[in-house]
Amino acid sequence: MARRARFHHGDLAGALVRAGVDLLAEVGVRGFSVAVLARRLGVSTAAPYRHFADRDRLLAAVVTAAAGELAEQMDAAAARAGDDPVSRLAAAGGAYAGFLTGRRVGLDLVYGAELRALGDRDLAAVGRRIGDVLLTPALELADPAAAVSLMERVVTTAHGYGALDVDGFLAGAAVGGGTVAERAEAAVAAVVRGTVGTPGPAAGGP
Amino acid sequence: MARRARFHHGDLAGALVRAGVDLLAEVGVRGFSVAVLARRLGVSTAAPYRHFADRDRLLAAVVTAAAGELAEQMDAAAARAGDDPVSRLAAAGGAYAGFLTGRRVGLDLVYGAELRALGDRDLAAVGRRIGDVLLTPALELADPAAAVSLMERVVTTAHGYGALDVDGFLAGAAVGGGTVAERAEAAVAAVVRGTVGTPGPAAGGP
DNA sequence: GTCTATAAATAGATAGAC
DNA sequence: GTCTATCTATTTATAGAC
Repeated sequence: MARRARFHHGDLAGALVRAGVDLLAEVGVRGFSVAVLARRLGVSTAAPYRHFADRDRLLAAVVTAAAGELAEQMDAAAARAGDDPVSRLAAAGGAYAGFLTGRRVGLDLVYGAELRALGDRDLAAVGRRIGDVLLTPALELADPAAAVSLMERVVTTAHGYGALDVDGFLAGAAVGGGTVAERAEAAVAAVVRGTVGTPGPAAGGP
Repeated sequence: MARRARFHHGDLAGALVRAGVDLLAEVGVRGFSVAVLARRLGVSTAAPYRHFADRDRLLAAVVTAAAGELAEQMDAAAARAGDDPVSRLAAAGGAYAGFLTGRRVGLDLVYGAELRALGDRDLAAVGRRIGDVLLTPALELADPAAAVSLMERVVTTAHGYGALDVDGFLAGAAVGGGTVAERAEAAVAAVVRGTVGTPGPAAGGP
């Protein structure tokens, strides 16, 4: 023991992905670097290239892993929200915003130009999984064509909350009280109501 | 004439800002580089440092200029939308999303950590200007506390459309038909309606 | 599987000449 | 005001030793 951790336990690939998810959460894509990651794990900067062809392949694996967690969290949030499709969409949107805030991974990375060119199947699959979490409740509220448009509104609203929070815009302002994820959830509920024509809690007829 | 454009007309600072806005629109903050900018203008990579202390000061000037255009376009769009505050908010949001798509400058950059540390007054001022465009119509729809929350929903929704479009997510999908800016405008109208309780065009009524 | 060493780019920034 | 030259720091990626 005390082997110095210099040559790795045989799963450097896995360790790179796990540490990569953390690094990405801390510094964002902009600061994501193979060299930094290697240093953190105490291996040489050359070692990662035994497991990933280049920086983008490694990044794709990291994003795929993180986006998988995102899909799970959205799914879990939707499930907790019960049967009402509006609540399910709102909960999933809140989870999306919260995840983006904390982990800095969202559909921007999953579908972004940087990784799309790779044609990674797993990455594409996880992107679809995220969409499916929203599609199911959306289809309970609208016909297929309108459901896609509704999904778009849900995801853009949630993404806007998460993205602007990452960049510090929503930071100090506890605007309506509540966390960013909670405010995002409420905003998604509002956009869904405004889309399908359901009166909101603040108004609507007797 | 044919002076080679080697030593500049006396307004390298201005030229750097103008060309910087274009560069930023093309490559985003990630690719924004003083060296590239200098090369584009045909000056040495050292020349910009006679006018700006460092990369971030130059970037701040570029973002300030672009955000000024953004505020103008939002203001103009709101003015064209007439008197209805919902329409004004929606138009301003659509303009925001369109600008973000085309120029890659939004509140993420204006309030982002990268530039906030500089404490640039002009940048802060233009940020407030953008907020004011939305605050005025929001105050016609809600009391001050709720108006701030409404603004937050408007800007996050618009930002989400612009940001995901920049990253290619909304690219091919002419979901409901119409441009991203038009879809953002409709989504903002929906979130406003869902927030203030006005029934949407698809429902409500007798 | 990992390391050392190194190549090749690129960027930010400074010193001093003109 | 701008240029040439240079320094420093970083990164991605490869070659070959162990």
